[in-house]
Amino acid sequence: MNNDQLIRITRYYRSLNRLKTIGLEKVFAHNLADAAGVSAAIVRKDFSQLGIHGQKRGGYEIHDLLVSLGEILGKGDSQNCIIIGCGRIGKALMHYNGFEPDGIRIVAGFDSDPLVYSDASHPVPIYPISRIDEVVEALQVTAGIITVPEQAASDSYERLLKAGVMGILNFSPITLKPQATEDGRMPVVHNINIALELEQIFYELKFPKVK
Amino acid sequence: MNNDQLIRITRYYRSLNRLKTIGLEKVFAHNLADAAGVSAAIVRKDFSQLGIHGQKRGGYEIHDLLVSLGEILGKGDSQNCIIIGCGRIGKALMHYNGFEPDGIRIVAGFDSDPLVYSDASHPVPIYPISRIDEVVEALQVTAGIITVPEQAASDSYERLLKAGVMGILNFSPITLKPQATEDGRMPVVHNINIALELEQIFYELKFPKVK
DNA sequence: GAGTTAATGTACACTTTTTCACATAAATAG
DNA sequence: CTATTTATGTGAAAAAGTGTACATTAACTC
Repeated sequence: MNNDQLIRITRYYRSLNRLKTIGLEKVFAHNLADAAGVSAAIVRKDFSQLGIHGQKRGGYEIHDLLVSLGEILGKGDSQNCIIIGCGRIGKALMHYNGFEPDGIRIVAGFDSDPLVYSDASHPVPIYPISRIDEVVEALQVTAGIITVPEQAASDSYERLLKAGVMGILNFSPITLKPQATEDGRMPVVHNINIALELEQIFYELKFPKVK
Repeated sequence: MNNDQLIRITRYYRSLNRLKTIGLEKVFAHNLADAAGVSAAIVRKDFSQLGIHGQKRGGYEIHDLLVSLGEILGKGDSQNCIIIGCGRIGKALMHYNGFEPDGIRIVAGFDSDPLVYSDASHPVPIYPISRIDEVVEALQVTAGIITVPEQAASDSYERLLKAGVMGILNFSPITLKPQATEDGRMPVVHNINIALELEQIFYELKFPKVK
């Protein structure tokens, strides 16, 4: 499966959940395409490639789709996540309640500052970064979110990999690159650079696409 | 200029700034490719298309590149930004100091809660959402960051457009779609969905690319 | 139950993006 | 000064992705 397709599938999944809560039971490729911001042809092609079949003229059963896509996306597996760097952004993410519907759980935070990790007034326990290995093992952590300052990003990244956390969501302005670990595993890294996003927006405003 | 290329250019710009602070003066397409995570051929092709020329065997002058790319990216223009929704994430972004090096300024926040907007202990003033039009005009705001709960996202979006803010960075889980305004202008919308990013990471971990 | 309509499924054409390959120019070495 | 090395610049090929068109099937209509 390619990357763009994966993005689309997570979008479909999300949109389908919305449609379901509204009370719909069936959906047409065209509707889903609108909701996910793609063309209807691509929706059909995606499903076709994934072995998902609808009913001619009847569209697709939302429930079936959610099950199929859910399996593909690995719903039901443990999706435990830790936060490295409990500054403002890290704490904000800890309190964020948009993860649960997707089965993602923030199970712990880490910080280098004793004042932070000895403070118990957080939704999840915060540990000193030195304890990362044991916590990762004990809580079956599979992904980590990096919300540390720029200069600490590489170190956090290495510690995560060393602790066996192969999924990384990086909010620091450094672009972290996936590199195979000693045991040959390849981490999955997504970099979100907020300043960069804004820059792109300003550019696109300045030079609108004429299309 | 296409979208992927724009992303690459902002990456080049950022990487070049780093290389410059290290003390380098020249850079080869190959180095920059590594730093930006693309292939060397694509770096050369990008520059070629942008009319940027290096020296055969000598690579590219970092300073010249930064000037050229800076012009393309519109550095030097006012890049004033407001934050809609001053919850934890909104406040965290207000305190974020990674915008300044890029010339981006957060100039105001907006919230619907009187307890929030009457509190003066923030780095920038916070106004009730009803005052958005006047503030946008007075402060020459060109972009807005949406950090409100899901149910308020569409409303925030519409208010921004109505106030004339055509650049939108949306952190709410709703995917906002650009739609031409009454006066025919097309907004630029970037959606960042954190849960979705994590989901993709979990998927990629589960089914590693074999390549 | 024949005709019409509505939606899927997919082959094919088209477009965009990336890589390859190599000509070109500059610097260095002998 | 000639040969060699190194990196740019770019046309052509390859690959990837998208859209179009239409055959196919199912439901509805009369």
